[in-house]
Amino acid sequence: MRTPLFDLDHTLDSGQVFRWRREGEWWHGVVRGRYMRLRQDGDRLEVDGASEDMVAHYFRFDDDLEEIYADISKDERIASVIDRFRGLRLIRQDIWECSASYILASYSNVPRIKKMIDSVCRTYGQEIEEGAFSFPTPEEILEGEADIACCRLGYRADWLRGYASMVYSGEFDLYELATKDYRGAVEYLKSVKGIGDKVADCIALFSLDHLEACPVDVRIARAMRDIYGVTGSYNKVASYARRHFGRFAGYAQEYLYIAEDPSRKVRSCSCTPGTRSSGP
DNA sequence: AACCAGGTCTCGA
DNA sequence: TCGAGACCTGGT
Repeated sequence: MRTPLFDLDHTLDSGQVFRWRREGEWWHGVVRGRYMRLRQDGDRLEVDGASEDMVAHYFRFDDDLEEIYADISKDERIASVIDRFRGLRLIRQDIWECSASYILASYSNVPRIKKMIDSVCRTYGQEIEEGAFSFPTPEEILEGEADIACCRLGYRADWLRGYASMVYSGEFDLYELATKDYRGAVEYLKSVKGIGDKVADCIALFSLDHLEACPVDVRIARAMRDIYGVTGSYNKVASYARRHFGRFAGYAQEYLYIAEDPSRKVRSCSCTPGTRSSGP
């Protein structure tokens, strides 16, 4: 299919989704229980295992990226980051998978998050293709309670089971969640053990279409301090970012996040002599 | 080998 | 309402 402005590598490598892996030029993943493969060549996207409509919805091709860039380019710094990662799009994730995944993501790092989620899928999900598992439903997680230890989730295991139980019983209603506005959704989400300000913002942004949500993790906090001189409590920094970047603040956040990736970070003048602190 | 990570919880002021 | 500590585990 032909795509609007889009960069598949930047999008799948930006740390918003955890279940894609690259093999050669193909990306492999499971979305809403379907195994799919993707390959990009210029503005052509080769899709295997899903309809074009589904792909367009998933990658938010309905977002006008140029309009969003124009809107969030409030200063030179963000403009240059956008320029570096042009085509990166937010992804429209499934609400249950996204929320459960970000509960596991707390106080960890992307490689480990991927492993935890992979092992949860292997332990509780269905094998839909050889080696490819679906993300388990709340019921599937509750059924195999005894196996949780082998997923190495640490203290997040109780949060995940508790959340699965709330969703399964109907105490927490994902359909009701989807009808709420940004503030209401965040407030509702925070009633779940394991979901605080940051995870609630991730869920709002990545699965509830609240593009003004601006999750502030360590990287974003660092960027906001270094670039804008903003520090302090979560809500102080996040609300500053929402005011500064406007209604698409979540997009600005994702570009700053990928730019702060330590493995991509351009090293500034480490070759300058005389600054090493070699021992006596 | 320390330090750190897509933070949250609890508790005390 | 806010700040301080504790916290499973594994990556770097």
